[in-house]
Amino acid sequence: MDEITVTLPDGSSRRVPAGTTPGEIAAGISPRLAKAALAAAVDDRLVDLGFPLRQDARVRIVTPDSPEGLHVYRHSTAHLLAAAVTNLFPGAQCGIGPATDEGFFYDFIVDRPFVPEDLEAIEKKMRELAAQDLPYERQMLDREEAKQFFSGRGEPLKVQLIDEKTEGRSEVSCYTIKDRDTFVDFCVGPHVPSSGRLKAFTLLNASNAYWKGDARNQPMQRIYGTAFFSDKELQAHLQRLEEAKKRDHRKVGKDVGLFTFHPWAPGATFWLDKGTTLYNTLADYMRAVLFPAGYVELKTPLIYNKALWETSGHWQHYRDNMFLVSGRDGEEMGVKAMNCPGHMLVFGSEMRSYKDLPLRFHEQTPLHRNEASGVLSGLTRVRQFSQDDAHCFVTDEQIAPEVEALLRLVQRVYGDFGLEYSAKLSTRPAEFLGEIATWDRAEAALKQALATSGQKYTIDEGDGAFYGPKIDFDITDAIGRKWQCATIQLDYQMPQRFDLKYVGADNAEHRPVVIHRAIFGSFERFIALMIEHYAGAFPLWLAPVQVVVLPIADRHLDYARNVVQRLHAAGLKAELDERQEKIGYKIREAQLQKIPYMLVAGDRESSDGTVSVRSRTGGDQGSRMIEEFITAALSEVREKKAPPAAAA
RNA sequence: GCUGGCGUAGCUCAGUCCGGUAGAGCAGCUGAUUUGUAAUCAGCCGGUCGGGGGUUCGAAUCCCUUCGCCAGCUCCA
Repeated sequence: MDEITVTLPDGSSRRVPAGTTPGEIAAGISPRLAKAALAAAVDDRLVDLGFPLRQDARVRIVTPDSPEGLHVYRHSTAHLLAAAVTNLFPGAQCGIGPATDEGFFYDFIVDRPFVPEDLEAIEKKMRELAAQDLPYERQMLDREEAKQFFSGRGEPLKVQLIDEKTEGRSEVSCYTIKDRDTFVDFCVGPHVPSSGRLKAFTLLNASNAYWKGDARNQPMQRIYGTAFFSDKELQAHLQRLEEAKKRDHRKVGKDVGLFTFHPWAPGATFWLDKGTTLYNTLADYMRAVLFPAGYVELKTPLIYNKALWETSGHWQHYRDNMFLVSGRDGEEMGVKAMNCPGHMLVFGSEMRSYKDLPLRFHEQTPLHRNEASGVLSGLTRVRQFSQDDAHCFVTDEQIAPEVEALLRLVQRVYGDFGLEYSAKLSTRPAEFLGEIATWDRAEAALKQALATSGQKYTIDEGDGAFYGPKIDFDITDAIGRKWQCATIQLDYQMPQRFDLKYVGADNAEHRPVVIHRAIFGSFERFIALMIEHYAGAFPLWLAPVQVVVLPIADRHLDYARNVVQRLHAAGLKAELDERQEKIGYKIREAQLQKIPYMLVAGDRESSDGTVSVRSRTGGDQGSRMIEEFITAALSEVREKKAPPAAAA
């Protein structure tokens, strides 16, 4: 019999008969590895453990520890879901069922939407199928026969998939799970060897989706679930979801009185007093950061004549997302959805010299985007919002240093907020405007800036905007979720559309390049992130109420008022709780409002000019002189100290 | 925008399946209590059951429609 050579990841190699499978190789290495094995990578291609090796190859066994392990495992769980659904709902048609970052889903066409009881029944059936340890058998079927097979089974979507995905091939790969009803799916795999491997999974919810994600296509019912290698991991994940629910900014924002909404202004925030304070703290912080970085702040119009939007191109491409209004004499106007066109007008309003560049316009005025009703959600998707927006007008040569400065700015701001983040460079998309050479120069400049500043990043090929490449930043919050906030986008188109020029050192006219950039992204979304990151328990420098003074009895009111005055005079945001309640009650309320410091004032304190300090996180801190507390609090504000692990 | 779910007092929710004229806790108000580190006691007030239309002797409950919210789809700061 022919022998082949397989090379293992540790560099060792062994001779085995042709036709040997990765599963057998794993068993030959150790029983433990065989038990852990889920699939294999043969010359970097993922295959089943039962895949017969016909030629020399590099073989790596995929286990739960492999990067692809969880993905394969979840994909197999999705198949189990489909097997259970076809078993319980005869006539159900299957769409696609991939693994995702968080779990998996599978789309079906069924007579009626799934209800929670259905999910329970389906999950129960999945457990039965898992308990039976049914093999996942892979077969190569003749392409035409496979199409006929699926067609005969009433699975036209699978036929369509085969048509689209395997054009020109004679055989297609299918997987079978043999229960009483045999479930067959068209799928490249790989899969776990048998359903008994699937231990910890659960279905989460059902909702609607469309075939290929296109609303013009047939509606389908999607079931979401997630799976982990162990029950412990699954429980931890479910706990994270619970935790996320507890921190939901919509709930916390209501509980601590930051903002509200009204049906008559869908997607537009009513910032309450505390929310406004928090908002202003962020807005002022950003001004304080940007001013020394060479930015000037503008306030430009909210409503423009259609001519502006035609010039910028938004009228042609973005009108559906804009609020349109008519002027007194019937002229068509658009409420601004972004600041850039206005900033172009400001740039063009004067003669500009190369000596003026970089010219940096910052603006925080509100923007309106007429978002589809179905996408609105809390503060993260709204119709009215403000950005910490700015446009930097630069020369070609200034791109790299300017971007470098921006990277430092992002680093500094996120550092102040104690946020972890990652950067992503998006390059020229398939459809783009301008010259390839310009794009290449721009991308090179961005890469250079990233390298110089030591910023680690990933590359997303072809994901740039049509007008220029960009760098996006993802923040990871306290419970591991990602939020896209900051962005740095190069734009060659807008200056051209507005025919912007500056006079160069050569006394000739040149076209500036514009860098669109935001660090918070939008105040609304960033505040949502802050709320969920800190679970509403803000660090002192952000807290809308920093200190509450709690008199023990009415006779301490005068003293307490005096304390509050001194706190206010020192610039601290302080309130007085003068209700006739017991101290325990007032403390409980202050804790629930997540106020960082509670100052108790009773007989002892009023007689010796102290306050009894209680911190939200550390409890009773004993008594201190008022000035002493103020000094410590002010320095905590200055240091922007983050509280110890935010508790929900 | 599309699909599904939900909408009852300021908040959290019961009542909806099976139609008989709305209920609890918290909050608020009033009174008593003057209180030492996460809920003092008592009383009271509070709802065109999201809006509109229909079926019915009778609708929170059934039907239609509309608005909003939620989960997704698509889109995005």
